[in-house]
Amino acid sequence: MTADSHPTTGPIPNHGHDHAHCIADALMRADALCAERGARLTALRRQVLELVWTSHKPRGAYAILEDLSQREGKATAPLTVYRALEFLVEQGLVHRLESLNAYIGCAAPGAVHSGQFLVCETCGNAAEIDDPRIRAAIGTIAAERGFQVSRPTVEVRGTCTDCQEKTP
Amino acid sequence: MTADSHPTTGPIPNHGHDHAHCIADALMRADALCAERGARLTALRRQVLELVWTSHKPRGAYAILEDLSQREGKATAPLTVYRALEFLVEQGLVHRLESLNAYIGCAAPGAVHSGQFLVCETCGNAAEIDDPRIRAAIGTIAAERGFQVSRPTVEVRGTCTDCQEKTP
DNA sequence: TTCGGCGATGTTATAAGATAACGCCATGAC
DNA sequence: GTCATGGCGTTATCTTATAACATCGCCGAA
Ligand SMILES: [Zn+2]
Ligand SMILES: [Zn+2]
Ligand SMILES: [Zn+2]
Ligand SMILES: [Zn+2]
Repeated sequence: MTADSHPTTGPIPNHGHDHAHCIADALMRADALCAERGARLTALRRQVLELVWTSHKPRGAYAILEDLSQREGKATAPLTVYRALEFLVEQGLVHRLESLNAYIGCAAPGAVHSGQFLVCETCGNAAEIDDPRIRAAIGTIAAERGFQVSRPTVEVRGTCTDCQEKTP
Repeated sequence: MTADSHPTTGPIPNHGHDHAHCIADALMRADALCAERGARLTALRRQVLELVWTSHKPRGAYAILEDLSQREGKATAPLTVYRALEFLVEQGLVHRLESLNAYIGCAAPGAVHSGQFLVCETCGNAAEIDDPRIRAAIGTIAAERGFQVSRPTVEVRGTCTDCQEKTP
């Protein structure tokens, strides 16, 4: 069993953590999941996934595009990145943050979860959470109103602990 | 209560309701609130608010822009609409739906609420809710993690009752 | 009343995010 | 090998949003 470097129950990762491990771990899990599902994690898609994992800040498609172009040494079209992102989102390896038009690596791919985020407006980091109380509350009110949920979006913007300490 | 009645208490207003009343009511409340606050609900801003209230479907800024241009009989710049929307959002008269890049009139301006929505992916209607359980759950987990909430976003996409009946 | 300040609006240009349409090519089944 | 599928490249275009700067008009102070 892999060490839980980034528990989904933890706070926003601090600057001191071993991020190379995050990346390696994410890629490894992606390989395993896609192999298991018969999904094709091509070199390009894997590359884009790695670039999404550049940090724990949500990244815009065009930021990823720039990095990709630089790595490849040639200009890449936006569509290339968008198609890769679409695949990664479908596979649950990446989430799209609606309120930021940006993408972030999933903290727990493969597991059932609904995609809830705490987004710090100061440092830009986003922590994925999967709070059963929020999930339950949404399920309850939806049921009460006869609303059939397909995709719940919870993006809580605010200030993380670190940034509160720095700017009191 | 008959099986095919259309309850006005449903999650999303049905097609038969008196929408002119919705609009008039929204404008009246906006007038009152802005007067109370000393905020300037100018003719332009009031016009944009009215256009946001065209229906209970979230509307894009450029759709509003088109309507506005048509009403004025002359082309209007996007910024004009965006500035009006910015004002209306600040005043809590309009909400922005992040997952749709669209705007919708607030159902309860003036009252404290966090902006939660049930969005039907079939008919496009959106119902504003303010479920205390969801609010509480978000508050709880934020407190547990030392995260200071400034703007919670909850947008639940799915299928409303009407659309479920039409397409079983 | 007139003046000055400030917020609202107009104008033009551009940034940022996303998709459409078409075709080539690699992969893998048969 | 042949063929079908799906991934990827290319070009163009669309939608959404903001920047920078000029002007207008309301309102209070002199
Ligand atoms: Zn990390
Ligand atoms: Zn932070
Ligand atoms: Zn109505
Ligand atoms: Zn519906």
